[in-house]
Amino acid sequence: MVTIKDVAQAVGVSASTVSRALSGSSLVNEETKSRILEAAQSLGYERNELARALVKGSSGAIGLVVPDITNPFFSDIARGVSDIADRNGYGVILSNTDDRADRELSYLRLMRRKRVDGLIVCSARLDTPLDESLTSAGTAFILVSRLSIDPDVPYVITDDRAGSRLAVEHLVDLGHRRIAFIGGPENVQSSRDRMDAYREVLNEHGIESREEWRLFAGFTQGAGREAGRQMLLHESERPTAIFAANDVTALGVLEVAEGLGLRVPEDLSVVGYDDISYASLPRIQLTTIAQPAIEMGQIAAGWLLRSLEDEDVPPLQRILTPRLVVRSTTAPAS
Amino acid sequence: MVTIKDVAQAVGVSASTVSRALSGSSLVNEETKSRILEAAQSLGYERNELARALVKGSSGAIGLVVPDITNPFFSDIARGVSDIADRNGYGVILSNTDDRADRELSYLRLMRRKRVDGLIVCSARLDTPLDESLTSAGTAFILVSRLSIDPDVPYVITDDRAGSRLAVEHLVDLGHRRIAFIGGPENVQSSRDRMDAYREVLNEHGIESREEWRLFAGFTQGAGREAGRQMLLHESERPTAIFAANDVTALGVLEVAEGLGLRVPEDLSVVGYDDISYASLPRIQLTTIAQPAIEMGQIAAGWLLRSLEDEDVPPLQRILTPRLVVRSTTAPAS
DNA sequence: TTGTATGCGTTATCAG
DNA sequence: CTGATAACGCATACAA
Repeated sequence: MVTIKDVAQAVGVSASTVSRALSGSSLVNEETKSRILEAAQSLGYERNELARALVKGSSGAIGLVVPDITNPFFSDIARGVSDIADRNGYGVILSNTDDRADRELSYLRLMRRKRVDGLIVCSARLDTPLDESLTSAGTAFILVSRLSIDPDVPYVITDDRAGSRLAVEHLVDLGHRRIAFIGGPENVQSSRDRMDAYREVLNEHGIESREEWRLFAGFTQGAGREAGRQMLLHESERPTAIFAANDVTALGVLEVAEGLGLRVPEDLSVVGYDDISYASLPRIQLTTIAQPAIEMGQIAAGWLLRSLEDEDVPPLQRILTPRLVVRSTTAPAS
Repeated sequence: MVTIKDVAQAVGVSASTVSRALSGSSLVNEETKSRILEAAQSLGYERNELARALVKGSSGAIGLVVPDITNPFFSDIARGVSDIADRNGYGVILSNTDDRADRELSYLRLMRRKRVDGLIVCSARLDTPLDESLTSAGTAFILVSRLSIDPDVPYVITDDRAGSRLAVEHLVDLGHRRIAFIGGPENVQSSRDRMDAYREVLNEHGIESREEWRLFAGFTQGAGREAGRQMLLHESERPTAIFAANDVTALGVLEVAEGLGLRVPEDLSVVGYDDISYASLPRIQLTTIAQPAIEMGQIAAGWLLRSLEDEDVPPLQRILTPRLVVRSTTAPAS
């Protein structure tokens, strides 16, 4: 690899002058500057960001921690983050935790060892010392779509309680009384909030909230199938509507429902959450609660980068408003 | 940040001893080693990988270049890559090119400046000096699901011609004679291969290959809608089957078809490519050509990492066999 | 077994 | 405007 020294030698100046020229310093003779640039070009010089990072104390990279990049909601967030990061010359280091505390911790440590300038975390859990491990580390960070116990951390979320209420009220409005809820992981704040709001709405309407119709499962399609099967198996005990904490999960429910010969929405109404792009396909037409995932990624990355440049940007705590999108998987209770 | 020196001072040894102890060198007294480890622990020492990278000449990161992480095919690949990389302590730096040559080039340069140890590229184009920019750089790399002009580069692909043949022959077997093809970007090898094989099969069966039924579009849902609309608009000139170069595109086709009041598969058969997880949803049931995306990512990452450790692993040129998955979007021509 | 000195490629400080 | 020189944090060759 050709270094700054090689360029210096080629041009016949000192390394410092080359460094200055290359970083566009104004205090360097225009003519020598152009000679340096030219030489750098023809020698194929590429600045070693590692060395630069070492002395500048900033790596020019941010870490992105998601449960599973395969989930469209998170790949959308990743896309948003990546767009902003790229535009500002930052690299994005990706890692998947599968919502496992141990992996989350170990990746966070890896990121810190790599001296990422900032962290975007979409997989914060409640039962894990994430907060301390983040906050104490002195690395800038922001949570996306997750909350932590600590109320002071920056985040970008949508109002999960409001979103959940929207979904359940929609179902109630349609005349459903046997409404089930399949949540994500229990140790995730958004899961709990959606669960709480679900129970709250049922309560407000004097609707019985049966324990078998209330499950913390997970954010995967498999979890949806599993939980869905469990709830739909016994005909007499079957709910007429299922609210799944996540579109992917809802798709799993759709799958078992279909397998059990149930028609959606005639026999079963299904509501999802996220409004991933596949939810709007004509064949799917999933009623769901929309979250602007790409935008959330952009907002988070935007704030993070700004707070890296600027010492004193106030911590961002942005709560976006979710939106009910009624499509064809919900219908009046029969 | 606490450095190796701080630990050294705390324990009362030299920095080099700490360095040795921390990297598990055997030539250091067991007792001092444990004292060092303990001190490092309690001081919250985290090795600065940047500094380490600088001296070792290896950053412990690999770059992953995809057209769009939002496309399930690529997020699957990313997942496979990430799994292997993480397991080996490597970081994954992600970037999205949207299949644009300029972005591809600039990200590749960014990666090189960041001194990634290796590169996994899923967005190689034919009309761009990527190959040179890669090969000449001396950074190890491997192409996934893309080919380049240079026959000697390492890659993991599936046999695109074979896959395309599978799809078109399936359609022909069903009695279709008016078969259209919507390809990906024209400057991508896999696009061309699929197009070629499509024409080849039609030829072999003496089926007319109309120009209006042959389009290079793109790998996005929007491209599918656009191209699909164009082909389906005029009733008299309508194909009875469309083979889309990609599931996402096929979903777009499904969307316009539905919008135009066409029933699939009664009025129109549709075949996709990739077998993304949403293709198997009961509501979708897309007939498609399966590629093992996660596995491809794993294979590529596995080889890349091996070739980083080991100087002389032979270049991998792995061609996986695609598989026809018949579901419900194809039916005999009426 | 440990310490000293040196270098990885940059940037920054301080003279000139 | 330019050039030494000293860091940045770590690893290692060489001494001790």
